[in-house]
Amino acid sequence: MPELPEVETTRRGIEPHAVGRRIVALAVHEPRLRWRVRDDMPGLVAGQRVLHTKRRAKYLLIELESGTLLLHLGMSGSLRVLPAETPLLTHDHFDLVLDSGSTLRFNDPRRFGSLHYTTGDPHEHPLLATLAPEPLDAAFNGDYLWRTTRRRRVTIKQLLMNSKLVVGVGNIYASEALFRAKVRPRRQARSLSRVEVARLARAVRTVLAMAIRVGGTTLRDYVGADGVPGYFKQKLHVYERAGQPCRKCGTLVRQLTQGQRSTYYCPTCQK
DNA sequence: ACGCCCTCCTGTTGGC
DNA sequence: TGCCAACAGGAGGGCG
Repeated sequence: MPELPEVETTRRGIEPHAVGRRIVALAVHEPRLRWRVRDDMPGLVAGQRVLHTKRRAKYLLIELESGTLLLHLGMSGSLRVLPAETPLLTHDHFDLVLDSGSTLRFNDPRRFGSLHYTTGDPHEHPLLATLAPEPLDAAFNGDYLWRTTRRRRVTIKQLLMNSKLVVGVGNIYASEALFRAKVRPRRQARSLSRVEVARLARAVRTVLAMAIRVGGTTLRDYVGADGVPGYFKQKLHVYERAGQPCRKCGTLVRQLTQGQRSTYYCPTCQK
């Protein structure tokens, strides 16, 4: 499931193949993604050179000479570097064909992904403008999380997954960060102490950084741009480990549902 | 402003 | 063994 580390891994994977290359064509095979891919997009991006690749939250930004492509991988999307002549498979929705003979091919079985093109400052695009600070930037720290959690009655797990407050943390890393911070997922956000929010801010950063280092988490079918899975699954402490012994204390990991999503935690390690 | 819930989609899993 | 319901999940959007 692409969360921030998987998107960053994808970005690093495509960057050496894409930057400096010219886009020969954008071939859209299935425009019905989360939002319909605009019919005029191929004409707008064809012929442009790729200047940079960036990431904002879980959005992958491909900066061109006259604008920026905003790609979201949704829950099941992947963007791979392939030879342009590679036959299409089911759920291959578009190709960004480069003048190198390679293509950036987007595959997404569930079609929760999206592709936008914007001219001007991409950070002012409606999808990006209201996002919270990057968790790996200095602005995301204990002070920020302290201000953010005050007076909030929502549970801390659900707060971590609200992209207006914290970005990049999805279901996997929310459970893992809370384990690392020794905080139970059902606690009200406002109930956390100064020490706990500081620990949690640090845990979010550490978990994301560790996952990036090993290419993200592959639970089922996520692969990076080179088709290689991520290895963070082997380092998960609680996620999808219900009924198995906690790696720290041996207590059986518990599972519960919050906002129609599974949460995992250790009742001994987390208070 | 906040919090809750629904929605999009399809492959996989579990229960009968 | 086969069928079908439930589940998984990112995050925008609507509603109270």
